[in-house]
Amino acid sequence: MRRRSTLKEIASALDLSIATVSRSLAGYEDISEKTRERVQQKAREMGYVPNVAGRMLVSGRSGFVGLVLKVRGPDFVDAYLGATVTGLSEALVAKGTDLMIATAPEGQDELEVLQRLVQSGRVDGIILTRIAEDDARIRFLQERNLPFVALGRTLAPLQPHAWIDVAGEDAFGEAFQLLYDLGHRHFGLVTITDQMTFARNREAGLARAMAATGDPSVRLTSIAAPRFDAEGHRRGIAGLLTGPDRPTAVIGLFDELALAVVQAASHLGLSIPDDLSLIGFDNVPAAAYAVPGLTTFEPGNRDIGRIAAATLLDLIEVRPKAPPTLLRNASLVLRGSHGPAPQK
Amino acid sequence: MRRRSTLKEIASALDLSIATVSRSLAGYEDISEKTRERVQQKAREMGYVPNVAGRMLVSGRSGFVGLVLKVRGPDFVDAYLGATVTGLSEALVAKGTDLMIATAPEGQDELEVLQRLVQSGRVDGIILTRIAEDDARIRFLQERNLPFVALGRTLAPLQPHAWIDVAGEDAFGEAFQLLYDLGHRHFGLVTITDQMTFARNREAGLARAMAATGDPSVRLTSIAAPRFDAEGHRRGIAGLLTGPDRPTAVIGLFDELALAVVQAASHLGLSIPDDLSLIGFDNVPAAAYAVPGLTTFEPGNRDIGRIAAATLLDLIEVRPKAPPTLLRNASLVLRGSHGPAPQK
DNA sequence: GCAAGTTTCTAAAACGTTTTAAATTTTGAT
DNA sequence: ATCAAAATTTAAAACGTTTTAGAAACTTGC
Repeated sequence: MRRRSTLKEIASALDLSIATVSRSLAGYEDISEKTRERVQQKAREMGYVPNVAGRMLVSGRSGFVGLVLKVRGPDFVDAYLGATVTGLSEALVAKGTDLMIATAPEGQDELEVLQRLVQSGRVDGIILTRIAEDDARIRFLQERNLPFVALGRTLAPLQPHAWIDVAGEDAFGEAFQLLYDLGHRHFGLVTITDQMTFARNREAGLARAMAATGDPSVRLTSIAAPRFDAEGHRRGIAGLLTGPDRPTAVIGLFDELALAVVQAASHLGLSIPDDLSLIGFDNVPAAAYAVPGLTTFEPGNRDIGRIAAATLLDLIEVRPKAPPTLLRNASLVLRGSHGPAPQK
Repeated sequence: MRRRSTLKEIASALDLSIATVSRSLAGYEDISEKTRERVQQKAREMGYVPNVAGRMLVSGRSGFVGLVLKVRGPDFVDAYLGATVTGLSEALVAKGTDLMIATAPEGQDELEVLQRLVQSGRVDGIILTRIAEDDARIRFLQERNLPFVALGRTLAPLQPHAWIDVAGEDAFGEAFQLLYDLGHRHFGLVTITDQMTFARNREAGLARAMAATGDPSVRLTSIAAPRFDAEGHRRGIAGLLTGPDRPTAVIGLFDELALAVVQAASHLGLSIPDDLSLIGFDNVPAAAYAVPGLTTFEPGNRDIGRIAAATLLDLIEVRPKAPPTLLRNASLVLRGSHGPAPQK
């Protein structure tokens, strides 16, 4: 095995001091052109790669940005995160920083993994996803004063911090309006019981849009189960779709739930969109595969990832007093799962 | 911000030497019970967390196992990798090692990212996925003598190394037999042109099983396109399924391709399984959602991840001369997408 | 030929840890 | 008490880097 070479080795090979070698490679001005060339040439030749540990020790910087992901079975990275991570990675690597994803297995608390990651000093900043209504991770990071960007908003009053989010409230308002204009009056919502901000925001947007019509014939039936309780959702959806007084239009909090509705409808012999209109959120790949294609919202997570990366690097560099925030709009992707309300 | 405490601070707080503190925390035998207690108590109190950089510098170990993932859009981690990463993460974290996932964005060469990761000394070992027929990454790691486990086999003759794989050849043989016994004689295969070992293995298994029947009426029509050329596959599948002489049973190299067949069949008005039987591989979540459910193989990737983690940790610890290898069987998951061959 | 200024280089300290070899303290036997 | 042995503690070096404060080597201008 070719051992890794060090500054010291380069120095003694060229009969220079370690300091000179270090500064040559760092491109300092007070090194003569000639020496700099010589050093860089030799470094290449010897395959020199700086030792991160040594560098970290003195600079206190790791050159990493961290992301903690909860892993659970095959869904460990869903489409939402996939696109986000892609964007993050692109933007970070372009700037010479690496994205490091630490994983929290099912049993393990995500906060605990985050704490380990941060306290061991392995990362210079953090990207936070899947923000809860009141998020302990944010409190922790603020206490440690480590730069971070939250992808999502909290509802609890916290110190201001950097965040980027998608305006789910507007999207759900738009979804409602689309369906209302198609004649639907009885709506179904499939949502989750978890204390996630995005759920509350989307629900609120839907409620607001409903109220704004002032139309007393508009009704909403919601069913909810915990995020990963697929069986609970299945039962809830089955209940929602059976009986004479069922909604003619259902909105899924996100595509996965909407796709569960597709499946339930198929079991029950309900045709989409003839008997039932359906709209989701996330625009996951499976939404395009579904038959008919699922009408949904594209949140632009890849862009969000890119923006978050740039924001975080800024934060690490300069630490401004007023942390940047950004609210973006999701765009409606029209496919075949929505249509006019069926005649009575 | 609460600054991080160091061994030195604990030492001076207790009026002990740094060495004693270090050894107390490491649980050495030659430290008196009393002192050890005192130190551990104080360390807890001061919220001491060892600095990785310092530790790395002297031990040469990072406490990380690395995985390089190519990211591309929302599919950055597909179901195959999702389950694998879950298993890896579970087993590693249980042993106090962290999994670090470095990302290679679309433009960037995966090998390059791997080299950076390894050469900077940030990882003690590597998990390699998506093995190519002749894999440059393996050559690189062997040259550097860094422990690694390949999830998949190469076809090129390389130095022996640790690997774990699923017997795709057997699975595809089994799929063929199942369909053959249902009366199918004209088979379709949707595969990829990429030089990936798993593709060649599965194809070979299918070919072998076909030949083993000795039945001259058995035929195979293959179509292939590059792995991520969805449009190419779409066209290929459309061609495969139109015309009077189309196969009655199609096997997808993996579920994603099989699901593309589902979609194409629906467009063409072919009923699955009445007109067309279909079998995939991977058992992705969408395979269960599909209507009808997709008959496929469960490769047990989560277990593979767990085993790979344990194997790699062993390798890092002891470096045996004969690297372990393991070939596992995938299990057939029967759903509704296969059935008897249609009558002529 | 020399002081002053400029350019180029370097010694040494620092970052936080582990470990080795040796020093110190305690214990037990006489 | 004393000494040897055992138990406990520690000084110092090492890991590889960056940076600070100077030192050394050149240029100028006279």
